[in-house]
Amino acid sequence: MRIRVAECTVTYEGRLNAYLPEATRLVMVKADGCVAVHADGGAYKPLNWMNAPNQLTEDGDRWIVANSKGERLIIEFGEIHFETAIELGDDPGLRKDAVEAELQRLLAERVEVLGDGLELIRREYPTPVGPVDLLCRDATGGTVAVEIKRRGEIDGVEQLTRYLEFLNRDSRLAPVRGMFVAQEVKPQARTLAGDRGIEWREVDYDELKGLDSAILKLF
Amino acid sequence: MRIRVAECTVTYEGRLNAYLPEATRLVMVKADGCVAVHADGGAYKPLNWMNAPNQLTEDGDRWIVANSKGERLIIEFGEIHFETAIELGDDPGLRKDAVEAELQRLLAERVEVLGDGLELIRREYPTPVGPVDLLCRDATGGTVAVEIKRRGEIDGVEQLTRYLEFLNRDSRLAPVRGMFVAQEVKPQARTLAGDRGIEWREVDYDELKGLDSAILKLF
DNA sequence: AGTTCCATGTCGCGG
DNA sequence: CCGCGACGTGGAACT
Repeated sequence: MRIRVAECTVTYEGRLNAYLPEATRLVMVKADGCVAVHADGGAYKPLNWMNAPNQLTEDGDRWIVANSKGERLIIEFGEIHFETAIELGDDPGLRKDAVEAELQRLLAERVEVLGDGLELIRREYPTPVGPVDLLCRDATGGTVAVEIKRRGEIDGVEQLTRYLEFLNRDSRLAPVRGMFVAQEVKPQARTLAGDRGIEWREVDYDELKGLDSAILKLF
Repeated sequence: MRIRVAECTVTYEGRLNAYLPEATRLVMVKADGCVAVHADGGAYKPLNWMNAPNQLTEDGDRWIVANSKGERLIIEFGEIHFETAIELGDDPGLRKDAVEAELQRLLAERVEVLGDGLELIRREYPTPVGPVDLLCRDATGGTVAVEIKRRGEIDGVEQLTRYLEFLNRDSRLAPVRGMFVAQEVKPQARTLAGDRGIEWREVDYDELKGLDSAILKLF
């Protein structure tokens, strides 16, 4: 990564035309070639930028960043206050535990919304191919494996199928039926689940959250 | 603006939960308090961030950035490779040219539509508080500062007023009168302009464009 | 590659 | 403060 703090004007010609009058700004060039011009405020979004892939041409105190779509970013530098270049290396990347984990928590506390008389055995019940989100017992004493997704797609059904295969080898649990739960279950996933004898169900996140906070207020 | 390049892990708890394993990253703190954690790739978007307004608490090698909505960003630093802080000052801001710049270009080529005998001195005439869209000379030798907006609102009049204040200190130009030009000048802006002795005028973009292409066809 | 949908979207306007 | 729409939306997943 290369960083330069300098007086500059910037012209962008592309999807629109834009111009930045002379001022002190930070120009960041990342290893992938993308260029961003930052002011000292205004959230994380740069004033102007050019995403990778692009071609950066340095012509004295003028940089021209162009891409194949004909967009151009032209930076004209005045006084340079500071400059450095540092190798950061690869980033392991962001791990998001978004709504899915929260959904799981909410449902674990209220498994009865998934079916009358359902009781939680445990969350993240381990199998050789990964943990099942929720393992429950139903009113008839049968076992229910619940897979929870934010958006229910085909691979989620496949995942649950693999869990069921292993869980059903355990004589203390078998027969285990599956339940596929998501905010939205896509048509293909519905079909596949039906075909595999797996029940699917859509849940409303906000409604569950409301239930949750209503309970919190009561006690 | 403060910049730190360092080993760090980052945790975000808010609209979702997210975690960044240890790696070398750039942490940028802008004058308005917003914090952004950048990797050396992935376009201009940071891996993690917290917008202003927020509260940054430094506790040794741990920074906690919290806002009033209960979102938290926790950065734990390891080795610090580099750090600096630089004052960038205010930014005049981006001038977008979807319509406004096109209007400016069209009017610059036909300033006489703004007044008989008007002649362009130059576009983007610089002042200490930003560039004036058009600086012109009128039939009597007086100077006219033109501010062009797509939609003429009160802040545009304020802007032009600031320009006039500085331009009138220049004895080679003074007295400079102002002209506020837009496709539509809002009532409040009309009133304020009148009060400040600033002439306002509405122009028809399509008509100007028609004039422009008509001229192009003639020659 | 084109298309559709999500996002800690961000940002600006209008009420 | 909140809803609504535009964005150089960017980015991922799917056809």
